[in-house]
Amino acid sequence: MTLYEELQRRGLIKQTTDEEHIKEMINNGKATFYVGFDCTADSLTAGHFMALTLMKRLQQGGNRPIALIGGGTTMIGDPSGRTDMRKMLTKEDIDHNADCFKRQMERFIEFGEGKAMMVNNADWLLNLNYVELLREVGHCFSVNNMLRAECYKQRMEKGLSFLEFNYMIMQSYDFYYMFQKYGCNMQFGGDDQWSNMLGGTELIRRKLGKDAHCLTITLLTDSNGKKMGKTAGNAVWLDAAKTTPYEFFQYWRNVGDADVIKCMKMLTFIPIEEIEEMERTMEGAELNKAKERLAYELTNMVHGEEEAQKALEAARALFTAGASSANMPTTALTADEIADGKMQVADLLVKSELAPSKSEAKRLIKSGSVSVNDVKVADLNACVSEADFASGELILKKGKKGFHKFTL
RNA sequence: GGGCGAGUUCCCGAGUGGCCAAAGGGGGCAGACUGUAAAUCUGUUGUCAGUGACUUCGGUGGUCCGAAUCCACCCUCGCCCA
Repeated sequence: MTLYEELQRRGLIKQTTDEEHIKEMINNGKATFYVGFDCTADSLTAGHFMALTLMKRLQQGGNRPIALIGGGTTMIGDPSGRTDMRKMLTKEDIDHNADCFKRQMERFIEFGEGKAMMVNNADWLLNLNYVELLREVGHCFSVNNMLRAECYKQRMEKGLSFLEFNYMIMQSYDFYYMFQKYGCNMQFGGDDQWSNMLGGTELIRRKLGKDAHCLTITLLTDSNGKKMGKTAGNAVWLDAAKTTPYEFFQYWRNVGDADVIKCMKMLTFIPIEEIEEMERTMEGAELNKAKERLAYELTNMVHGEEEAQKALEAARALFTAGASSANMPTTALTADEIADGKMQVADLLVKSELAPSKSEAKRLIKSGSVSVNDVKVADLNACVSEADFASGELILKKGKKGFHKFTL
């Protein structure tokens, strides 16, 4: 099976500029390709993860990846797929985010001499001279065409500022620049990037008379068509400080039946034959096994084997046997916090972050979903005392999935 | 630069002087049903205290016993004209 075939079987490929050519290049390890990452936050997300795995797959096939950190493009803000303008980030924030990205990427991709390289477009974009740039590349872009581009179209209703309108030009310039400087002949990215990417190939053709290519990855959506990698509007982060390994594990453990196989194919390195076998044989509740595998594999890749194992055990203990508290999130209380020998359960909920506010905590108690040491809490003002720590710890439970351990 | 219109709670979107912490929907959370899934049904969804107080409707000032609602100025955005 060739690399390209594998990508196809995994459902990763959405659009290409020239399928035959791309096949030939990547199957033979001849591609130097880049994927761009705009640093809009201080951690990569599950959404970026798929692009990283793609880079890894290609690198394993002998191709040379360039990870482009968007220190320059983030100053503009990509309007693609957005209905509102992004918040403008300061230079300091962007630099900080770029550093965070860099550190996270190094876990997945091998960088170094003869391997992958990492560059930052701030290095060339920020020094551009406006008039020079206009004269150099401006004539290669048709405003008429740009306005027709899918990524801007959706913004025509709500409005699009000139700042954002230039994003495509910046991204195109990146490709043009790296084509010349690094021999980068392909660009990969999410499908929402298609028009931006084409801008680059067009620019290269017009300016240099050469062909460059791009390929987009299918966006990872669930069976309802919603983008995956988000919970309640918040991203699933790769940074353990922002999304704990356990939460990360749980996110994948809880994907819908209809989505497990797809996620496995697109995100993991489990051999495609094995996944296809699961697809044929598993159904109904059996898929739970696949979900556990998926969650384990991904947590392993992102947080390492030890954390993956801990998350797996914690989840099993919590959901199958009684509450085994070994790997539960834990907060240590000091003796004076229960100074009068008592502390409200509602306060514990807030302290453990199981509830965002005390009002919310009380609502939860009222709805009967809170328990302490497996005893349901009925009274709004119920308190715990030292006696509840008889075994050295106290287990607070919210609903079916929220657990927190307190120690004295 | 001129004319018109808009800015509401996590999101969309009602509300045009007191009955507004603010309809409805989405999303979230919890309950039932289950398989830590989906679908469905139910409850809940500003904060802090529990028969109440406080903060919120772009911003700042003002009118009024009382303002999301009226006035002034400002900011942001959209549409039309230039």
